[in-house]
Parts: sequence; structure tokens; C-alpha cells
Amino acid sequence: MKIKELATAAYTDTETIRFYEKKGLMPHPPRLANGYRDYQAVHKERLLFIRHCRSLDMPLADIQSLLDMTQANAYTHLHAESLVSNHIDRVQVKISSLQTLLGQLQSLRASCHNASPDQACGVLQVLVEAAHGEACACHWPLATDGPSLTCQQ
Amino acid sequence: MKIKELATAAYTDTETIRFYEKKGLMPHPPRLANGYRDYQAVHKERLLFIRHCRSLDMPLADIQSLLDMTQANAYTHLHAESLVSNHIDRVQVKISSLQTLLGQLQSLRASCHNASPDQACGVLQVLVEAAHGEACACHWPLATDGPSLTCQQ
DNA sequence: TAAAACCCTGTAGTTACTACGGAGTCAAGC
DNA sequence: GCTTGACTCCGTAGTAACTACAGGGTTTTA
Repeated sequence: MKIKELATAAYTDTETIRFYEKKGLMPHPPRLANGYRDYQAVHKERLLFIRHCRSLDMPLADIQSLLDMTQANAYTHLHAESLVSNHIDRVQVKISSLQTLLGQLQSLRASCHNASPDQACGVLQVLVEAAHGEACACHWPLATDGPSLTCQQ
Repeated sequence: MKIKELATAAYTDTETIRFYEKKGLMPHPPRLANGYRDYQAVHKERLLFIRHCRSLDMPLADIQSLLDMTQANAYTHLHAESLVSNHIDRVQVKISSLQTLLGQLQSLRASCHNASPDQACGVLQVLVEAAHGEACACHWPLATDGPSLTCQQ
């Protein structure tokens, strides 16, 4: 099976497969006489596994760990479960962070709707004024994975 | 005001300021005789504005548009509001996408908890089996901004 | 005078790909 | 035999928004 066939079978792209190979998630397959990659069924299973995990938004590093566990046949309850649990924690934090953000954005937009017709749009004024507020916690360093979201407008 | 002082005043980092300068969000400031950047109050206001918008998770391109509007004094209700509205839409899509994902991850973890003590952890088995399911919509190409999240386990 | 703290530029790293450029290979149609 | 198109190869650069150096110069403090 050549790379395009594998890509089609796993609903992904040839470039992505080569990328996974470079990253070590997919093994180096044997080559045909012309240098083309030659895949077997085992490669398809592995790629489907990877893509399924990615559809669950798992980072490649976690997927690599899971693959290592299946390969070694020495995985533990605790390790696999903690990977998933940590992932759940990250997703939950992200959701609540975004919900706070959503509230702030909606009140920002409301400041535009509430402006009387002869006024300039309130969005910019609110933003400029908020930026002046020294006490606004927005101005603390942002978290690495999203906004700090502690500003109460 | 040298760069460190500005950074402290805007609760950010010197590298970030130079980064914004390179990107065109911050203007090139005048330089001291020794080549050091020399900032005024106007730079602080601009930087605080940028950081406030970033705390609302706005992309730099949107912030650039807002800055252009304030500079030109020619911004419109509609443009500013549509920037914010589009941002709200993106955040809402992201939230519901993550909520679906959360449910899937929780059921995955449950498959581990439900396994009897003498069984191997169910997480890996579920993942392997799910990857085999040809009909699983997980295997369709992922959306650009997150998981496809259409897999019903 | 020496060390610490600051400043400069430029480059490389992060995530998970995606998109290209330039070249070689293969099968089908004329 | 030739051309066209689809496929393959490899390597590099781009995405967002920074962060972290490397390697040098300057200023301030002890």
C-alpha cells in the first residue's frame, strides 16, 4: 500500500503521515525499489489509532505514550487513566475560562448596542477606558494556554 | 522610559514589546544616544490597550484593526462590532466543541473505572477498538480549529 | 574594579500540521 | 515514442503569539 492509499484509508493526508513519521509516531516503513513507502495493515491500524486520539484532541506526546504502552504490553491502569484525566482537567479549565471570556465579550458588545444613535460606537471607548484601569487584572501576564480572564468589567 | 519600565507598567515582558514592534502593533520608538528604546506615555497607553484586548483573547490582527480605527478616528459602529461579534461566535463554537469532547473523554475514562480489577485498563482497549470502527466519524478530517467531535462512542 | 542588571539584534523553539518548490516515477492515451 | 497527469520523494517555510536563548554592548551598584 502506497502512502496515498494509506492516507485515504485513514481519512487523512499524505503530508500528515510523513509528518508523523518524522515525529516518530509512525515507524519508517519498508521501501519499494523506486523508493516509495510500502505500508502494511499494521500501519493502517496505528494511523487510525493516532487519528482517533487526535479527534479526542489529545496531544501527540500523550498519543506517543499510549502507543508505547500498547507496544510494550506493559501499560498500567494508572498511567493511561492519568493521561486521560489530565486531559479532562485541561479541557474543563479551558471551558470555564472561555465561558468567563464569553461573558466579558458579550458585555463589551452590549456597550455598543446601548450607545445612542448619535454616539460613536462604545466598543472602542470601553476598550480604551478599560486599558486605563490600572487595577484591572486583565493586565497581569496571560496564562500560557489562553486569557487570564480575571477582569471584571 | 526604557523598555523594562514600560514592560512593568503594562504587566508584560520586554520580549513581547519588541515582538509587537516587529509585528507593527507598537511603533518604532525614538532611541537614546546609546541605542536604547525611549518610550513615552502614549506608548504605555497603546501597549495597555493591546494587552487588554489580548486578555479578551482577541487575535493580534483584530487588535491591529481596532488600533487603526482609533488612529484614523474613522471607525464605524459596524466594523468594531462585527470584530467583537465574530470573536464571540468563535468562542461559542469552541465552547460547545469542547463540551462534546469532554463528554467523550469522560466516557472513555469511565471505561477504565468500570473494568474489573483483574482486567487490564479499558482505556487503551476502547481506543484501539474505536480506531477499528470504520464508521466512526472521528476518522474524518479534523477541523482546523479543534477536534471534529462527531464520534459517538 | 568587578559583578549584576539591563539593553541590543537575531535566531530557534513551541503545536500540529499545511503548503510549497523542485525533482523523480509511473500509467494511460495518442 | 511522447505527452500529460497523477503520484512520489525530500526539504523548507509558514501558521499564532509569543518564549528562550546566544552573543554582544552598556549602565548601575557594591
